[in-house]
Amino acid sequence: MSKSGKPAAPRRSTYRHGDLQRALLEAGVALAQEGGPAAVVLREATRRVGVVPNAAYRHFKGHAALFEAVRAEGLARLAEAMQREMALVRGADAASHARGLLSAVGRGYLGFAQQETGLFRTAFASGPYDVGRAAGLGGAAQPNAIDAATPAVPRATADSVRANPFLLLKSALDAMAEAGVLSPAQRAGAEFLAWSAVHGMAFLLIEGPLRHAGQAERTGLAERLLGMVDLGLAKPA
Amino acid sequence: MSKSGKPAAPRRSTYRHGDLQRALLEAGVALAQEGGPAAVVLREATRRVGVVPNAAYRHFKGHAALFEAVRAEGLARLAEAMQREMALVRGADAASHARGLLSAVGRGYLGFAQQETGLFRTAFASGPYDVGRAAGLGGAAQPNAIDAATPAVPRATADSVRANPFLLLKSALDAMAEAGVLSPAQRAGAEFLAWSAVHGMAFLLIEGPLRHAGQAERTGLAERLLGMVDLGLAKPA
DNA sequence: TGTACATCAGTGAACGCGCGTTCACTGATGTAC
DNA sequence: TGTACATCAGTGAACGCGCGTTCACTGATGTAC
Repeated sequence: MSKSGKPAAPRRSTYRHGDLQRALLEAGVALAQEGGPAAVVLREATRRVGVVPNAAYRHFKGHAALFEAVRAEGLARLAEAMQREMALVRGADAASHARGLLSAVGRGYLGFAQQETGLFRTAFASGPYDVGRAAGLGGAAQPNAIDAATPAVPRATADSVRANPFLLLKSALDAMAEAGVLSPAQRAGAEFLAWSAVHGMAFLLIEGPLRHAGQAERTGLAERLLGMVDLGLAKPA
Repeated sequence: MSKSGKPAAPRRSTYRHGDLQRALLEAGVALAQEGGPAAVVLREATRRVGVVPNAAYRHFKGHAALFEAVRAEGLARLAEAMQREMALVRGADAASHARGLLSAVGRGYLGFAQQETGLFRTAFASGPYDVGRAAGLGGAAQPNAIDAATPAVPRATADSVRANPFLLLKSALDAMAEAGVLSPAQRAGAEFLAWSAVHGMAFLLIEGPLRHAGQAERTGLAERLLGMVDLGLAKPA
């Protein structure tokens, strides 16, 4: 990973950086994109930003806090990819629209996993970085982080509230239930069934036996998987 | 991670160890069971066996070789868990028996993931295995879990040929096709659909939002997932 | 408008850590005679 | 049966590595007067 012997660091003209916190986060995201969770290295992030390693401690409590921020960013971008697919859905009636939404959720998830593999893997990484796992998904509060949870890193762009992948999945299933596609019993816990199928295929595509598959095979299998979920969820109880 | 200050190492009475290779592999497996892939540390394995670190190099080319041996062992044990479930299947006719086999494959997979979490995670680990070793040390191509199924370290025990999880899955699907449950078109690539669903649920159960779920909820969702696959695979083309 | 001053973001130097890996060695073991 | 010897599994010591993290500092910036 970019073994900057010495000169790589871009020099600042000003003493103060301006927005080091954001710059470090973006460097961390870039590292995650390039090399996955293990590549999110505090020292390397500061190196890229052109700052001394301990400067990071003015903005993050430590490596874990930086890592959490990167993960949150990855999760938010995943949600955005899902929303983009959901916006494309057209349905003749409420039922088919709702079913289209669920497929769109899965399509967005799988597309992001393939186009942003490193960030995707970081978002769902486990291991030493176990603290505050799946903060936006499981509902567990994340400790740590000098700069708290929600307002930690404000978006430069307009939307201050970013979407949550799990909630998008839930909304699609709720629409299906509302349209009568799923009975209440079928609706209950369905997020875990749908999520399982899609997440597992992401794994197969990224690091499993499908990692060398061609584009046609990938999309073909993905659509079949989404079909399997669509059909299998409405299984006659 | 067992920080043996000094005295923990069990002393040998003999100069030669006897079967250091096997002992190191078993220590590696124990480490994987306790702490997942990142815990498979060459020095710690030698420490546990009571041998000096570089002694490992008589039996393994390096850390990566030891890690691969541990992964192969994990994969073999996963296959054994699947076989145990498959042996329990009884079916009125060929079709229901074949469908039972597929569910058994999934059940064995999910059971192993939950009972042998560390080993399971190690078997399917990707990327740089250790955060400490980080991204910079990459270099060599990363072997894959499934197609590296040929054991680098031969079994000392009787059964020299151990089962392969992927082949067990295929055999169940083949039985379904033979029994007419799946059309040839439905059979093609079905292993990836079934595997996706089951692997994804393993993730949810291990490190995802279901990691704190109770036993009843776990088995309930697992069975619903297997039902979804059973129904969804035979989707009318 | 100019000046004194407090703030605190970034610096410079240094740690300890455990890791994987290398080298030259040594001495228990099995084998050849 | 005893003895010489080659083998090679395990030793002992040492590396360099990059990491996260700490400490005391410094000097550009914004503010109060």
